[in-house]
Amino acid sequence: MNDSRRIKDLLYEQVARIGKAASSPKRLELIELLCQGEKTVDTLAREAAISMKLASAHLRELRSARLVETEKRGKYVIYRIANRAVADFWVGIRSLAEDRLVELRMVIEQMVSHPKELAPQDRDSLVRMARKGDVMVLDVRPAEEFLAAHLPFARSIPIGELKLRLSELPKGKTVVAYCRGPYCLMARDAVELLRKKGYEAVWLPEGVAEWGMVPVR
Amino acid sequence: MNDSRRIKDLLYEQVARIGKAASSPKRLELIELLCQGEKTVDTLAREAAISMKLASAHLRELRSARLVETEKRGKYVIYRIANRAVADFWVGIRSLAEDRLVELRMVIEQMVSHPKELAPQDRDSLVRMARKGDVMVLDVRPAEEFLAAHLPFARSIPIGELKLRLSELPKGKTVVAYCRGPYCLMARDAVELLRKKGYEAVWLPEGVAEWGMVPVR
DNA sequence: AGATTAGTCTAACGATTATTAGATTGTTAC
DNA sequence: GTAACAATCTAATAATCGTTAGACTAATCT
Repeated sequence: MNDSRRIKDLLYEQVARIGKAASSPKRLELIELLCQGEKTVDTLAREAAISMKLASAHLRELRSARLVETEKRGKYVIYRIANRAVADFWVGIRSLAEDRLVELRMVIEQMVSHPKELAPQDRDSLVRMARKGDVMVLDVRPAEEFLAAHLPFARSIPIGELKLRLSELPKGKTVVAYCRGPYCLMARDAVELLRKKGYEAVWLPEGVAEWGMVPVR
Repeated sequence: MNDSRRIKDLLYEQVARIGKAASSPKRLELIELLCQGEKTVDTLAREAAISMKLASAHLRELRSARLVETEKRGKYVIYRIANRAVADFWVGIRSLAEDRLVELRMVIEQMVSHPKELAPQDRDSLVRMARKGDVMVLDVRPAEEFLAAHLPFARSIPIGELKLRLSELPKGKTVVAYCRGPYCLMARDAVELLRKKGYEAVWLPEGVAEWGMVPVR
């Protein structure tokens, strides 16, 4: 084995550390959750539906690949994404997966039962309409995530409070609901509820990560 | 376990297939090689310095993640990258790794012994100078890779033939040598040789993948 | 036809990884 | 002080992965 070969092997080995971090479904889910804002271990565990021990182990892996950072605050340990590049990577690997894997596209189709309930994907015109008040952009994520970052002109009503706060919504306008991104089903469920109650609602299957508005630092 | 959870798990599981494919150093090296153009299994094995059996096993993994495609031509099986998005993913994960991992930056620094031997990274002005003939862009990869795709105005002299074909190079002009990308050391070695022989040569640590010129189909 | 070459499949080994349980360390609340 | 909580560490298990060897297929060469 010559010298160049040894150096090369070292290089690819380092890049593979990132790939390895991204090779577990739960770790990817944790990255997406952290794209919404910093969170404690047990918040992450609850939202990813795993035990705290397992969450802690996965977060340890993500930290050793330097994709997330931690800070101790009182008795809590707060995890956050290292920087914007990590969020872009998540959006990128997901889009490659959707491009290459038919199986994934099939699961997504199964998810979106009625294509008419989807918001048009043109960001500029959505922002223009929201500014003028022609539509209402509704953020149904937990309040802390809304505070960390949200889409322009969005209003916050967490999905759990939606049923009780229907009066805050305009009957005439279209409500554009969004949450953590295309793999998060809160907004989809919100749209279903709103339509049942007679509102005109569509699902925007994007979030702050897709819009490049991830909160960091 | 509820229904949404099951769907979510399926989604992240699919994306993780891409991450898993990218979690092995040798697989990443194979992807980079395939970014230079289609290749047979034993060419890939030779260039990645592994056995054909191992190459075949890794390629099988890459194919099951739908990142590469195959075609049988006579007694050879030809592998190629599925599309441009795969090359972009490789460039992307590498750049994230360089951003996040100090260890990787340290290996790279060790590689570039003399920073003066590096070409300036402004693509537009490099192309302009090459068009006017102020510099000579030299592709030192194997001839087939040059044929599959190359940087604008580049000339091909494979690294192995360089010593015998020095007369084809201009003494007065700067030679800008490139190869497969920053982790390929052929161009670096070429620059070292040329400088010893009295030529003015610099290393462009980029290739067709970085320039978005990957050959596909 | 027989020999050669390219490549895959299967099985098997050891080395990693995922996950869980149990013990442990800090921190806060009382 | 003690109790409760957040989180990690260690150890142990089962599951998966990387790698190699051996048998096998399919195409080419003579």
